Amino acid sequence: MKYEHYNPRQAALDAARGLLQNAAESAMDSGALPRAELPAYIVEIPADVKNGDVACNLAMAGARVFHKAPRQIAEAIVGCLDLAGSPFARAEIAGPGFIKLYLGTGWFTDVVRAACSQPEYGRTLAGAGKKYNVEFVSANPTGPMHMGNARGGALGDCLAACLDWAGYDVTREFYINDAGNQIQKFGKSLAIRYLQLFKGEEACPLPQECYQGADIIEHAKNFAAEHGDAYVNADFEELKQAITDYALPKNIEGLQRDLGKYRITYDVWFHESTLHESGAVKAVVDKLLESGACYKAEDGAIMYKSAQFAAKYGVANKRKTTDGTEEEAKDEVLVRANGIPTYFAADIAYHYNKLAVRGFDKAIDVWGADHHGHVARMKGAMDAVGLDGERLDVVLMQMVNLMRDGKPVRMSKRTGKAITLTDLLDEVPIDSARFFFNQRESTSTLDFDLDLAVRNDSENPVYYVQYAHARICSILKKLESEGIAFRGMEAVDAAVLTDASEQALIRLLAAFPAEIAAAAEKYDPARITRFVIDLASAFHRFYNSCRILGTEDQVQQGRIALCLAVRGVIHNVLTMFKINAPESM
RNA sequence: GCGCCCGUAGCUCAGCUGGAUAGAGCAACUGCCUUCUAAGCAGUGGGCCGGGGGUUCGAGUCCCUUCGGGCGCACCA
Repeated sequence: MKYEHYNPRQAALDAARGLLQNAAESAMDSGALPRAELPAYIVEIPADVKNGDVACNLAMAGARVFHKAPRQIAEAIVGCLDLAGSPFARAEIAGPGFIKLYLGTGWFTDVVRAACSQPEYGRTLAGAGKKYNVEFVSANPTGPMHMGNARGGALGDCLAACLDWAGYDVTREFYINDAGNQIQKFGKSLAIRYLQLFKGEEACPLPQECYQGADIIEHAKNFAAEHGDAYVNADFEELKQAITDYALPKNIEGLQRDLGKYRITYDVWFHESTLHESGAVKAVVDKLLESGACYKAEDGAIMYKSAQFAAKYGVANKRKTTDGTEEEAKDEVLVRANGIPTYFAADIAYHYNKLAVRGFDKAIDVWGADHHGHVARMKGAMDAVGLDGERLDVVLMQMVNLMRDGKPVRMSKRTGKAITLTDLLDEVPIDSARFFFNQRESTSTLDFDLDLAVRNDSENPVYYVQYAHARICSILKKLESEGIAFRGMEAVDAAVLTDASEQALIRLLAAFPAEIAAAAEKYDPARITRFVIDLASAFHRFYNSCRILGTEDQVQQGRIALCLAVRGVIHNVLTMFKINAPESM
């Protein structure tokens, strides 16, 4: 297939770089330029079309090595440019010495032909052969999911989609924290709520540190309905175990169900408990003891010299105390004196499992920004166990502010009024939620406008994009009913698509594969959201200035191809992000 | 005190490894439907890019510093 995995924007940039380099070499061969090593220079697509389709700063960057004025250098290079057989039609020099290259119509024709004929236009092989694991949400199974999980879900799932489209072999994974402290706390909370049903609240008060939520009471009631008072006089640990075994799977199923509703399905649900049961946690701690990264403290706890490994990832291994003196960073506990490993120990074993046991080239974790303090030591720990910490990438995601009437809706876990993922999805359409959470880069806090998310008009960007899709479907139906057929990509010649709106549309279409590749590389699916808004906007503009019905045949064929291409790209983006692409609205 | 993120138009935000006159949406005002979806489009106004230094042909972008906001600095996860 001629256009499979075609990336026209990248192709143009690569071609330009090659041409300019050759031209500079021949300029030096001919003596037009003195012999020198080429400086670092950029080849880019200028924001403004007036500045060329591709622009290069080689002449300016080379002023020093060539000992010449930038414009003279540019003239020498342009004089040696051989554009024959390239996507470019002509070159110009502008401003202080920019070399501008203009694409020929052949390239535009290629773009339209590729985009209208390839069902998966946008897919590239940028990441071919690489196995990536994307772990996201990984909410504690002890309670409902919050807004951070909602954002993390949309972000992680769409990031995984971008990676997939960029050619990576992607595994979506959820890490279930079904062991350790919080499960103990969960069991204790449940057990006390159960006992309260028989003995009254006064007799067994729920400690402050326990989970206070209504869901815990609900589980206790259901457990009591099944088992009656059988456990009232049982050993507390036995009760805890029984009621945990009863409630935990229900909570995990609940997570799966809620995330499923949110259109997220995972390839792997990884249980933390398996790491403890298989001895993987112990093994990794032993490994660290052997290498000397860990040691036994006097009280019997196993300590890890975190700072010396984390330093490489930007954590100071000394800290100033209040009196201004420096002290060494504290070592961290991996196994408590009572023999119970900390979460950190399990987490090291877990990431060791991803990178070493399962052999992922990269483990990408999506975390809330409140966990950022954990990043450097986690990466450092990968070095400490003999892996490369650079193979673990953490996407830190800033907080979400829910906004209503322009004011933040406060969420408070303590008051039990925290807005959960399911609350959100009861209020706003899933299409909106998934779209809105991917409108901002993960590094920015996100204001989620609840009023906007439920609106059924063009101010809501999801509707704006979906409307463009529906509009195109409607146009195509109309054409069909008029007996006008598209004769296939061979009928497309971009030379007749001369309107500014057509040119702009083609440029955007050309950028799509590179945008996905960039989203994958930068772990930033939000740029695809912005891209598809721009594309929808460019289409509406085209629609308003160019008619399809009643135009000359060649132009008409080209415009139909544009419609098909835009419909395809919008469809691909929405489908990637699991948002509906309606055919009529 | 230390660390991470943010600061760009009235509001919400783009601005790619430094590039040419800093962009979009919303809000305000003015236009465009007997013709393919007006849930759309076009136009107008609106900016010491938080402040101050520095690096260079060139800084919203890089470095230093300072101010403001958010989030962390546990034998919690």
